[in-house]
Amino acid sequence: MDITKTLAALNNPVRRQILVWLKDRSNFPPALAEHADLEGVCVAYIQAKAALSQSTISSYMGLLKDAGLVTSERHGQWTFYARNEAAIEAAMTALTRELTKS
Amino acid sequence: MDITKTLAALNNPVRRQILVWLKDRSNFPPALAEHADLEGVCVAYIQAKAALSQSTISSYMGLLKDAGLVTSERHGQWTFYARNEAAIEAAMTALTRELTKS
DNA sequence: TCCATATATCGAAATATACCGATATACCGG
DNA sequence: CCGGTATATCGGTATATTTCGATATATGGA
Repeated sequence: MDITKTLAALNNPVRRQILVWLKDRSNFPPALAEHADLEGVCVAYIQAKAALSQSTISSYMGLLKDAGLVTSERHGQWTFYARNEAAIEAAMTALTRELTKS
Repeated sequence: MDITKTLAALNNPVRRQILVWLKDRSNFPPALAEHADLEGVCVAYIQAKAALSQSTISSYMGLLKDAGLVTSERHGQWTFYARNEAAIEAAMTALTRELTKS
């Protein structure tokens, strides 16, 4: 867990917003029937919600994944991104430990 | 408390290190006798420890102050910077609340 | 195999950040 | 008021980030 990479990934309002949106699947359109049992949200749905270009969102998700804050799973042509809850909590804990006195 | 400003200020390893150093006054040379009762550390001491130019450290401290993470007090020709513990804790709490699910 | 769809990667332009040295400002002691 | 010291601000260069459109890659279906 690289605190530098984590902070760089979080230092952008859209990337933070995406993490927040991903807390609740209902922030996105319903999954296709064949994806009903899968975790995560495909890039196209995230892109539509964020209203940035496809390439931008793809690279944003790459940054978040590189920082460990999300996981990705490919299913067919789709890549599904989901929050990595444990990693997000660990990052917050580490940052708090480093920066607070108590 | 502006989370965007806070993350921008924290998104630099030297600025984070300064916050950590400021946890413990003994990370710096002893204060001058006439400053013994003052809180905080002067820019010159921080600069020496960080080994970056005076202008860089001055502007770094300005960023940290702008984000509310440190306070500054001028005494004579010196500016003393100290951690703003409450603000640092509040920032960590806010970030954790925003980003974690629990 | 060929096409359409979903995503990733590339290359570029605009903007922001990391630093620096030089200079300005503020303050102190004489 | 003057020189010296501490800090702040300015202007610049190098590098990184944001964001795009174009293109490449992967996959699934006719």
